[in-house]
Amino acid sequence: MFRFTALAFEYWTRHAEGVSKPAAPGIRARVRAELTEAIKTTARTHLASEGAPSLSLRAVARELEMASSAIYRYFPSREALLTALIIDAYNTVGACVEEADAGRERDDLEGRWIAIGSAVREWARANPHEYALIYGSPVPGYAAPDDTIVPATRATLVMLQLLADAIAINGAPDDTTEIPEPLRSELAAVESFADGSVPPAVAAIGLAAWAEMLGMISLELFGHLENVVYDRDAFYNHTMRATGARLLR
Amino acid sequence: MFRFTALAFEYWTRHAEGVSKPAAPGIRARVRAELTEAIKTTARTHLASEGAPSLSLRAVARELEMASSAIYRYFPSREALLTALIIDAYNTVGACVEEADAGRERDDLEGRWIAIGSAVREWARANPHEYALIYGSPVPGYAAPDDTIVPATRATLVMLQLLADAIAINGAPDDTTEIPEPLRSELAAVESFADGSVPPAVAAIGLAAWAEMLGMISLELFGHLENVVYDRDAFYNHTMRATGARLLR
DNA sequence: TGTACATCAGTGAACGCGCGTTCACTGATGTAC
DNA sequence: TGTACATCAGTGAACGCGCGTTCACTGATGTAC
Repeated sequence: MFRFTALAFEYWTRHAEGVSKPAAPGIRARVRAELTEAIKTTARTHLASEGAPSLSLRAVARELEMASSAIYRYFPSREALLTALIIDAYNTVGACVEEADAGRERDDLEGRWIAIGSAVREWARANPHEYALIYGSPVPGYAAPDDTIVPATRATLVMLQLLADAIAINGAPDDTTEIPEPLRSELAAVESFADGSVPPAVAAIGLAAWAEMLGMISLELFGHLENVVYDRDAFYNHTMRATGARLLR
Repeated sequence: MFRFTALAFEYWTRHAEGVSKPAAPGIRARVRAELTEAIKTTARTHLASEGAPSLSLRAVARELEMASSAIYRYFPSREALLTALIIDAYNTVGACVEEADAGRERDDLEGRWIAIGSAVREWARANPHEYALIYGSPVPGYAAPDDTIVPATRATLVMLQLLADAIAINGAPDDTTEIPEPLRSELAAVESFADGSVPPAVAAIGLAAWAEMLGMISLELFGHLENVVYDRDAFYNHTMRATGARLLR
């Protein structure tokens, strides 16, 4: 609301005060970009209090003190807004993970793994509804378009690179567990995304570790550790350490 | 719809045909029980096509060809119906797991583990929205009441017993990994639910394995294996086997 | 056994609400000549 | 530099919808005497 009125104010005054010439080619474009951002921010707040399925364009418009129809100048439909939020969420968690990973020495493999895991969990705890949006049950009636594919892989790629680095340092594992054929070549294809070598056996346990991590976060966030584990930090960190040791040898 | 009319028909005819006396003390009660069940069944169908957040009492009533207000004779609110569905879901998956586990020899530890895992996944794939209802993101605005706690533990208890049996057969693991204190005693408390011994270190990896299992199922069901793993059976079974071996020694 | 009364299941209308989306419009901003 | 025109952001009314829940009611079923 404030954001919108502030923007409008700036917009009007800049033009009322006689800055009538070029006015920086694109003040309109800039205001547009900022208002688009404001809509997403407001939507994110509503997401946080109501959850995705009950996110409403009208509510967002109301909070921004604009007509509900005005939203349509920025997003062609509710679904498009949701898609934008999903892409943002993937990008945010992806950026967190990249940053956490970058903060450790390249050869501190376990440190990187723990950093990655903590980054995901911290972000998830701070933004539970955004986490639910991307890793929880899909919003009914919503089908994610292709634009979400690339952002979705961002965090995963960091981990894949970690696996490749681990192999570069420690060598490939010798216990090449038996992996049935179709799966074997699928996982071999994954390798091309990393800078290095990630044999199928490692990709398999890597993906399983990723599942374990998201599984623990989901258990925690969705209330399944209630009355079971109270010291969630300890449980998560303990498991991540154990898995990391196994994963990176 | 058919169910409701069939029940009403039976009800009316039984009384119109002169079975006017005691009429089996409780035909009314029985019809009530069956209609309650019919409402839940219909609601479950809607769940399967729309998802929990958009489950509507009116739609259920419509399908059953009764006034929407009539539902309130059976469930005091939408939330109560949702709770009933959640409890049923926990019980169904719990029963599946119990049955799968019971189908193996007691000392076939890995066989039991695989059976349990397959049971959960099969059920989840057959009833994705019910799975999402209990293991996915919580329905916004819905707070699960205490009645759901016991059914929720049913499946988990089977696994806990498996861990206890594994220790009875193979002995406790010697690598008692370091577990920080508050967590250690919390996990020790879990032991009392099993018939046997489950030291904290084992409880911890058991819970992590459970998280991994649900994590993999969620990844699959919620679309995160799209374009990554096509042979999901193989991936799931491979991982479950590896985890089982580690878990049960 | 018959009767009066309480209970119960189900109805249908209504309340009050919020939603996504469309549409014709206004007035200000940008642009081509 | 000034002017005519196209573009764009935003408005407000409206459409058509579905929802959860309440309420006074009817008529059938069960029960106590």
